[in-house]
Formats: sequence, C-alpha cells, structure tokens
Amino acid sequence: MFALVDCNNFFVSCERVFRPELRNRPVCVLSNNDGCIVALSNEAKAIGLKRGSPLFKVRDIVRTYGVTVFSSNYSLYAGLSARVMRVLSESYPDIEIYSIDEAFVDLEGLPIEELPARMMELKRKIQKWTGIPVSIGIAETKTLAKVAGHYAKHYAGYGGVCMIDTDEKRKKALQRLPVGEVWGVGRRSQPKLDAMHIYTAWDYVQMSENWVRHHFSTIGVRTRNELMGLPCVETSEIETKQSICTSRSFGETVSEKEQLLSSIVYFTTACAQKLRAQHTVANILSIFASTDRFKTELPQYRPFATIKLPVPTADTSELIAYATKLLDGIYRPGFLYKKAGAIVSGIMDDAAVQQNLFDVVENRDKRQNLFRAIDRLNSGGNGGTVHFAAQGTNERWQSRKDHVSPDYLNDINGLLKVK
DNA sequence: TCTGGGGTCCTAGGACCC
DNA sequence: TCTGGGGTCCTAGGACCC
Repeated sequence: MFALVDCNNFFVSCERVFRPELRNRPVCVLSNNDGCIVALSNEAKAIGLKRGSPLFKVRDIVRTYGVTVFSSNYSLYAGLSARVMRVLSESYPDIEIYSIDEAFVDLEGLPIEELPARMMELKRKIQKWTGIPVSIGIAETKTLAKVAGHYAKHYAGYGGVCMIDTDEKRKKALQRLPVGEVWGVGRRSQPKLDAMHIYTAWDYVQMSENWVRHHFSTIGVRTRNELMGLPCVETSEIETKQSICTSRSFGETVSEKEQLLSSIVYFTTACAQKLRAQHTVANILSIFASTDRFKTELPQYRPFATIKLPVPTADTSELIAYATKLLDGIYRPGFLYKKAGAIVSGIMDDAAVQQNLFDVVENRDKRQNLFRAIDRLNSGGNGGTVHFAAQGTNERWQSRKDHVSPDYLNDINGLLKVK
C-alpha cells in the first residue's frame, strides 16, 4: 500500500503558521510579480476566488471580503516543506518527495488494518510539529492513493485520512470522481472524454486497454491500470534535471539593452548555480525575451536564441559571456520588454566532461573551486551576498512583491515580528 | 496600473543511414 | 513493366504535473 501525504492549501498554510489570527479567514498567495492567485484558503474559495485568477480582476472581491493577500515567499515555503518532509521520513523512511507539498510513503509490510490509525497519528504529528495541516490518502497504487487523498481533503467526515482497500470502495470512489480529476488525465481532456460519454473515472476504466492506448497513448493505459489497482507508476528516479529554466516577468517593462542584459545575466547566473547544485554542466544555452503578450495594441517581439557550447560548463562567467553574445544577436530597440529568461540543457554529470582540443578557457579546476566558494557564501538565507557586477542592483525589471511576509525562518528580524 | 514559473513525457514526421 | 525494408536521431507540438 501507498500513502499520499498532501499539505492542505500549502502556501496559505505556511503564511498562517506565523499569522495564526488568519485561520478561518480568506487568504490568498500570489504568483511572482503579484500576478495571479496560486494558492487559496477554503474561505477564499468559498467567496468565489479561483486559482489562476489575475489579482487585478478580482480586486473588488478582495476588498469587499477583506481577503488577506500575500506575495509569494518561496524560501519560507521551501523551509517549511523541508520540515514536513523531515517529520515524515523520521516516522517512515521509505518516502518519495513528489513536489514541494506532497510525498508518497511506501507502507509495504505494515498490517492494512493498522494503516488508518497510523496515518491519523502521522497527520496529527505533522500538524503539531510543523503547524502544517495535511490530508492523507491510502491505496494500493499511487493513482488510487491520489484519489483517496482527494476524498480525504474534500469530505470532512474522513477526518483527513481516507483509505481505499476493497473493490467495493474503489468502485464507489471512481464512480463519484469526474475523470478530469484523475491524476494523469487532466482537465484539458475532459471535453474530449465527454464527447465519448466518459464522465467518471469508473467510465474510463471500463474502456478496453487498446481503446485507451489509441486515444490516450501509453500514459493513458498506465493510468487505467493504476485505477484498477495494478501499480504502474515507478518511483521517479530523476535525480538530475535535463533542462533548467530561470525566467521572470518584470515589475516594469524595460527597453534599453543594458537593462535587459542585466536581467539576462541574472537569469543565466541562476541557471549556472542550479547546474552546480546538482553537480552537472550543460552544453546548450538559450535565452529569450518577450514583450507584454496581453498588450496586443503594442508592437510584439518574442525573440529566442540558442547556442551550443564547445565545452560543457557550469561556469557563471563563461555562460554570461555567451548569453551576452546571444542578446547582441536578438536585441531590437523600440520594444517594451516584459519578460525574459535563460535555459540550459544538454546537461551531464560534471565528472564526465569531454575535453575539447580547442578549449580556450584555462584553469577550469581552479575556477570550479572559486564557484564552490561563491555558492557557499550565497547559501542559506544569504542569496545575493556575492554576484557579478553585470547583474546590477535594484534594477527596474525586478519583480513586484508588495505583500511579502518576513523571512521568518532565516531572518531574526522576521521572527521578532511574529505576534 | 494590472495576467506565474517551473518541469516531464509521448508521438508523429522528417532526415538520414545501410 | 518496374522503386524495399529496417533502423536511429532529432524536432515540434501537445498534454500533463506542481
């Protein structure tokens, strides 16, 4: 059996840990640049707010109901996530962290009849030790555990823990679940499925394997098997990422090349740091920029440029030099740029770098030590302690964060603000 | 005034090889 | 008269996840 442990309204719950007076109140957390709602409390959902809504379109609701709004505070969420996962893994060593707010627990070997009580105890412990409420679904496949988690979260009667352990319960659960809610199917496919008169997860598993393969490929077959109780979803063993993208919308549009370049330098620097953090190098670098796609009355320009590097690298200054060249090739004056980013791909282990006969960079080993030192200085809550001059400081493109909470976990001044 | 930021996987089709 | 069969690799696009 597997358990899925899922933090409830995670970003909102993180903010509430340090602002307990906000329990039972409508609360939202916004995306980067204070753009869209990405997390909501149940009270915010109840007054009609939805995930994905741009804040400016729901200002009236926010004002009328006195909704508390937060800019996203990612280091806070990452810190609390680590605490939740630590509590989890101390009780159950075989866990798979699936996302910032979810983990699967392998319950093999434990008596099934004990599982509900054990998971209830786990839920209580996570709540008490971290302040984060969770829901737990238990079933014999990960997809069914997700289904069980759905019921645990949305039906108060379960008390936050739901187990699907018999065919009868499975049938009931699937018959009441719209197929678009199933993990791996997705809402985009719901209209297509509706047209075929497949409305529930139960309808979906009634179709033949060949039919599912034809219409929804091998992934669709896997999902069908999982819903029937046949485990097909492997433990994900993606330890290193195959591509890394860093990009942001700007707080204000920029048109000067120097401004755009400083943002590209910042994004490239972040990519290099992420490469080093997973002990890899990359041999493809891409950059892109974009005007505001919502302002259709303005001239639009969305250039993208890419280059294959002679030697794979995670050297910030080397990547910055290539990124600068790429920008030279695509920059056009007269446009108002609203977003930009950098992508590294062609990623491989840093121990497996092939030497290039025409390599012009000297002292690669020494430079590696340099960046190791820089990464140490910038680690923990000390991001930005050391950076390249080309990145600039306090540039206009930096994201808006009008409602950000203190950095409670890393900054003593933040803690002092807790009531 | 104002609309997020990451990732992964699969398939089809074309280019190219023998 | 008449034109196979089998493979790999790459890319673009779509769909999914959080």
